[in-house]
Amino acid sequence: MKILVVEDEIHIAEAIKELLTKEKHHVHLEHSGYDAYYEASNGAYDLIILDVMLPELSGFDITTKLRNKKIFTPILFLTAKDTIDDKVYGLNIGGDDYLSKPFNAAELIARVKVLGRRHQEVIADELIYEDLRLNLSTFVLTCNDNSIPLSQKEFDILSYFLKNSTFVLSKDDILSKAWGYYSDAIDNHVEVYISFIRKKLAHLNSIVIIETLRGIGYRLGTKNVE
Amino acid sequence: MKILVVEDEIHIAEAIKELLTKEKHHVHLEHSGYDAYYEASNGAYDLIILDVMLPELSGFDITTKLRNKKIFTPILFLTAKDTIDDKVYGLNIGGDDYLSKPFNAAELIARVKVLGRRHQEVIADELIYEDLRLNLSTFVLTCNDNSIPLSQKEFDILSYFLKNSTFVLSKDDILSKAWGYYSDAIDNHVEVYISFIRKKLAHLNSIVIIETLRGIGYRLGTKNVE
DNA sequence: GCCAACCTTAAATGAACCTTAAAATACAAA
DNA sequence: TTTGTATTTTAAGGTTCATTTAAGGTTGGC
Repeated sequence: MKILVVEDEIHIAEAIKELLTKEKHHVHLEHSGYDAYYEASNGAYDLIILDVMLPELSGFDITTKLRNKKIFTPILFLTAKDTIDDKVYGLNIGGDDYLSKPFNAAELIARVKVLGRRHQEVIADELIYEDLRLNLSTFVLTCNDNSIPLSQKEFDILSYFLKNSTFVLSKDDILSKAWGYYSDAIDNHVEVYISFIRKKLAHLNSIVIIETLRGIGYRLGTKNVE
Repeated sequence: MKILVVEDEIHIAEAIKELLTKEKHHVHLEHSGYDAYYEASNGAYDLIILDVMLPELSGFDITTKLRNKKIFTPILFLTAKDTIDDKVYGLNIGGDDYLSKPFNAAELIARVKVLGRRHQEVIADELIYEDLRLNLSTFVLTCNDNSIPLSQKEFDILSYFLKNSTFVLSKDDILSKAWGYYSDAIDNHVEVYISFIRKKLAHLNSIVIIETLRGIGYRLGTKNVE
C-alpha cells in the first residue's frame, strides 16, 4: 500500500516509516499541515496516518478539507490527545480510526491492515524514465510493448537509478543501496549487475543506457542525442 | 441498521439498546455466547457489538467461528479488557474495532457510524475469475463442467487470490490472511498449499494459473492463450 | 606499451521454491 | 469412547534460478 504519514516529530515519523516499510508498504513522510494536505489531495494514497497536533493545519483541519474535496482515503489519527471528545470529533468529521501515542507497533500494523483491507482499488505504482516503465509490485520492466522481469538485485539497482536519474551514482553508492552498508560486496558485484541490466535494456530496445564515468560512477542517459 | 448487541450485563445491554434505538437502529439483544453465535450466523445483521467476556463462548471465540463460516458482518468489540495484546488479537482474528468499558455514549455512536459505512460491500455467493467459479458457501470450485471441493485452508487462500486478482500477494500476506498474524506458520505452509491448489486447477483444466514471482510472491494469471 | 579500471562470461554456490509422503490433528460417525 | 476420514502440519529431498566468484578480455589515460 501507498501510505502517507504526517507527523512533525521526526524520530516518530521515521520509526513509523521503518515499521511500515518492513511490512512492504510504500511510505511517504510529511511534517507540516499544508504540505500534507497538498500531498494527500490528489487522492493517490491508500491510507493516511495523521498526527492531530501539527504546524499550520491540524489533522482535523486536513481531514475536513479532504472530505470536502471528496477525497475519501482512509485516515488513521495518531495523537497524544486521548480524551473521548477528541476521538468522537475525529471519527465524526470523517476519520476512520484512532490510535493514541505512545502506541504499540503491533497495534499500529494491525489497524493499518484493517483499514487497508477496504481500500483495495490500489493503483500499482511505477517508476517512469524516458521509454521505460518499472512496475514496483511485480518488478517487471517494460519498454513499448516488450517486458522483462527483473531479479531483486537488478530491481534494487535500476530503481535506484530511476529515482536519481539526474545524478551520477558511484559504485559505493550502489553497493550500500543494494547490498547494504555492512556487506562485504565488492566493486565487481556492481559491474556484473550493471552488465546484466544493460543486457536487459538492449533486449528491450530501450533508448535508455547506463553511461560509465570512469573512476567516478554511472549515470542514466539516452542513445542518439541529436 | 440491524444491530446485534451481545452483552451479559443486562443493564449495560439495555442502555446500549436504548442509545442505538434512539439513533434509528434496529437492535436485537443476546446475553450468552452460543445464542449470540446462533443468532449471528445467518449473516442477517449489519453490525455486531460484542462483549469479549461472555458465558459459554467468548467474543473472540464467536468472531473466529463466524469468520470461519464466512460471515463477515463488521464486529465492534466492547470490553473491560484494555491491554494492547487483547486489542491486537481481536483485530487480527477479524474484528473491526474495539471500545473499552466504561465507554462514552457519543463515542459508541460515532464508531457504529464508521463501521456501518464500511459494510457496503456487496454480499455475493460466489467469486468468479476467468473460467473459475468458487462457491462461497459450499467451497466448491468449478471450471466449465468440472467441480472439485476445497478444504478450509485451500479456500481461504484461493478466495484471497480471487478477491485480489490483480495484485501480487506475498507469502506474508497469505500467511496472515489464512493463518493469522500471530500464528507460527512458516513459508513452507504456503508453498504446500499453493502446490495443492495448483494441482486442483490443473485437474479442472482451468486456464488459470498461479504464477511465482521469485522473492516477491504469487499472482493469479492465465495460461498464454494466443 | 603499461596499468588500472572496467566489462563479460561461465561455473560454483546458495537461497528460494516445489513436491511428496508421512505424522499429527481435527472432526464426525458409529 | 472408539474408529475412520479428511485436513493440516512437518519434514526431507529435489529443482530452479538469483547471486557470487573468478578468470580472462577490453578500454582509456598516461
